[in-house]
Amino acid sequence: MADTRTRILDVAQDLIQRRGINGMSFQDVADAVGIRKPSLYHHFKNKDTLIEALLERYRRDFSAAVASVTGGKVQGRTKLTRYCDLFSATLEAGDHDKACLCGILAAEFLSLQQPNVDGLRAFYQESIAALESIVNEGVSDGSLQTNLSASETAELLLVSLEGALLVARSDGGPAQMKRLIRSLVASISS
Amino acid sequence: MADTRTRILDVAQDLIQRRGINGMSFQDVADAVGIRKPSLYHHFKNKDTLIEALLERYRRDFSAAVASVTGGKVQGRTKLTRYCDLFSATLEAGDHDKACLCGILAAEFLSLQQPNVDGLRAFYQESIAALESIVNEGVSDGSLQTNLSASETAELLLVSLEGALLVARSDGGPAQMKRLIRSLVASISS
DNA sequence: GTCTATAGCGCGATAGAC
DNA sequence: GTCTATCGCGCTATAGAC
Repeated sequence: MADTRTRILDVAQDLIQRRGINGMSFQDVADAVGIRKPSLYHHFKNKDTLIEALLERYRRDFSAAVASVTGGKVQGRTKLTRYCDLFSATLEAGDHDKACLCGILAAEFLSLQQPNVDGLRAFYQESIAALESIVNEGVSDGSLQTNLSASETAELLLVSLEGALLVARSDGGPAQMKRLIRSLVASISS
Repeated sequence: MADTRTRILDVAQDLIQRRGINGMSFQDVADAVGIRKPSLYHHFKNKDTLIEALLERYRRDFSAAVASVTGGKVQGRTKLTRYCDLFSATLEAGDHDKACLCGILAAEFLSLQQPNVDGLRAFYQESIAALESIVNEGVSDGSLQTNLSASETAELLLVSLEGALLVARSDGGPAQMKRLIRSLVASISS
């Protein structure tokens, strides 16, 4: 069993990805962890610092996942598909009701404290940078093509994935998400 | 001055597009309208029926705006740009902090009652249908091209616009939104 | 590190007068 | 159609014992 702090983060992240920041309460978290509400304050000063820790961990974990997906010696197009599958995996988990943490935070942007605004923007920048590398590789190896710059393409890919996850969760589910990713990759395939 | 019911809807929509459903309270609405909180219940039975009325009106208004944009005898690509500009206009209004109502509702999907789930899905279906017509026109008149079907392209355009609006509101603002739309239109231009 | 108890507030919603 | 008053609840957060 993981330590209490980690379990709190796990539960809080799950709740926010499903219900949002304003839909998640310390009572919900305490219940799911199996401790009393005031005990949470021993691990995190308040709700905003919990989200801060969550965002840091999320960025770290996501970067590691991206690295493992983009590391091998495969075509750029394959890497892009694997990258996109990180997003669809979120929706396929559990009850198919989880979105990207940062997509949720974007929707609740005006509820965010400054450190979390910065963390959210850093996530976008890191994601776009990773996608830009993938696009560049794909164009070089001939598996991808675009009439835009790599950075414009990367930016467009990220917002498309974020939008796709939110819409698919509300409507067509994992099947729609998979279809959207297929379309997205096909739209820049050579 | 519009009637009270209309003013309540105006204020509630503005608040939800900025703060979300769970970030908007009847107290906020009453304050902005200039009446007392219990007076709201004369016009709407509860919060969920207010959102229901809001969603109905939003779909009607959006359809009218789309019709006025797609009505003329111009190229498909021009119509697509004008359609996309409906989304960027949302971000450009006021303090640049408003997102698409339905993008916000998608993020708070698990807080929605069934009638509002249906209304949200209807918005997506109507939007995708409108985009599909535009894409078909553009392909016919030679101003747009895609290696996907018109319906796949339309679906992809919608989620890209929804994602773009949420990300641009959090990060790059109207300038990023405009750039994303330019990229989006360029990516399927002939 | 976790607990009981509680402060203090804002929420959605209702009763009933005018 | 709007008001005053209020109920009951859930929230974030703190005090202080163990």
